[in-house]
Amino acid sequence: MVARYELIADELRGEILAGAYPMGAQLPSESELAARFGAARGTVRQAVAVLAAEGLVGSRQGARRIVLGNARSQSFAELHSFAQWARANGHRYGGLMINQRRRPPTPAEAARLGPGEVLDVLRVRTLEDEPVLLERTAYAEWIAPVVEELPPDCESVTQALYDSAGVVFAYGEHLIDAVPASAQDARLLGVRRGSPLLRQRRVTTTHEGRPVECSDDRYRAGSVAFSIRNSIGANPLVRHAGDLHFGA
Amino acid sequence: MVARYELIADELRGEILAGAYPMGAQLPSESELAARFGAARGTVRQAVAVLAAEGLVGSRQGARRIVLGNARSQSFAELHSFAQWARANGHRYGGLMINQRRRPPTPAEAARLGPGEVLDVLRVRTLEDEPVLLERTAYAEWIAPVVEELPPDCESVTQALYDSAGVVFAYGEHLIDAVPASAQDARLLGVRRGSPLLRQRRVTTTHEGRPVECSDDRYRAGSVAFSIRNSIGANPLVRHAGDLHFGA
DNA sequence: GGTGCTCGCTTGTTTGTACAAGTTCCCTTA
DNA sequence: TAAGGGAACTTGTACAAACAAGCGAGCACC
Repeated sequence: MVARYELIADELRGEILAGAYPMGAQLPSESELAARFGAARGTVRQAVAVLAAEGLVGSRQGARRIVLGNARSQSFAELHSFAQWARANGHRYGGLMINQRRRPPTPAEAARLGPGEVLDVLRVRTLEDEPVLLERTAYAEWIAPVVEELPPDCESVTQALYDSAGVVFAYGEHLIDAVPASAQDARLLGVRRGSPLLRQRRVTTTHEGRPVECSDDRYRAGSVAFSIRNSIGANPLVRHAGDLHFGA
Repeated sequence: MVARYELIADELRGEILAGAYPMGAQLPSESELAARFGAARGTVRQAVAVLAAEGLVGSRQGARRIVLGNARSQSFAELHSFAQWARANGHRYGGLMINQRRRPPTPAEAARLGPGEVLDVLRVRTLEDEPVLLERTAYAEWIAPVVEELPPDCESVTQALYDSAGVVFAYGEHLIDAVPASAQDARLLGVRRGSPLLRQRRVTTTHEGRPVECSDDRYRAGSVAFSIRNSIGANPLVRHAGDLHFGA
């Protein structure tokens, strides 16, 4: 069952992306939209709130909503899963497990995943047949047996975990910064040691709040960028000073 | 006039941050909260939606809301203004204008700011007396006269533009990636050439959608990290392949 | 003992109404 | 001509009511 406001949001989004409303143009008023879709104003409000959250439109009390952009932003899954992102964007992609072993957690990992042993997995991901991403992931003990059963060239771990164990990634926290390539990074990504890498450290939990994984992903410079749209009303991206947040 | 749902959100946020609800705990139901605050369920819903957007709580249909974290996230202004961010976080900070000149816009800038000349400003920002950030900002022609009047050691450009011209930054788009330091970057930030920098390219507009500036900010590695919390319901951060999005 | 089902609780969606607050534009007035 | 004052319009907030959909616990049954 798809909600009505989602359908309305989809239709409006489609029109915006198709260019029916050029950038800076005004959207019809809520009343007009309500009449057009035969829905209550509250429902239309929810629909445009979706578009505002996506950064497509802006709103101010008293004035009509304006169109801010015409590029679509991706889904949650595409931020957590390299494979789902690459597929949705029409890229050729692959992956290979390099190394996998159980070990005791670091203090930082224990704080996030719990006290048990972690499963440490090192994977290389390719985009257009070029290695672009190095994933160093620590899986919580409860999910480790499932991960160990995956084939080394598993294309989408997220998908595989859902298929075989019903695990859904629902919440995540991400820290993004830049680091120089270590010797191992350099060898596996085919860059010089010390060259810039875009690092994304993340912790992922299920919808019950149970921690699943804790990962350190490093992208080759120039291969990938993160994008965010925000407005004065709400913004989720935050700066942190130094390394004080994630521990060693 | 502060909205009721904001007050309720503030109170609940305060309790969460104070540790009244430990991580993973359940929040009271909407009905209970409605009774407690003497408000309608819809109003309470708006309040908890605020907390959910901040990543503090998660919700699933059928189950009570759970507490996901207990750290506050910052405001929009703190993402756009280095000074406001640094001040809010209790850092010692400063800034110095290195260079400022008018020039014709690049094609990418013309597409974002309009066809007029741009004011190109190069600034160095310091944190705890160390240079950590290099800002290369192109201001749109309509705001250039105001920017030119600012003192070279202006601490907060955002604040100054608001005070002297009433300009409010309301919407922004940001692209984050990693680049090697150029010769100029290296000299001004005191790092080796080619060492990793965290780059944030952004376009900012007023609440009417009028573009104000277009900037290329480079942070020294290790000095600053960006953080984001997201959930399966909504996430604003997106990956982009290569440099295809911002132009040269 | 374990499996499956039902029932109550909780969140999600939708409609309707009313008023508050801010914007835009026109029209009056000095 | 320029400043000021509305009036109409539009978004924001709040309340009330009803039903849909998902979750979890407890119960009955095998």
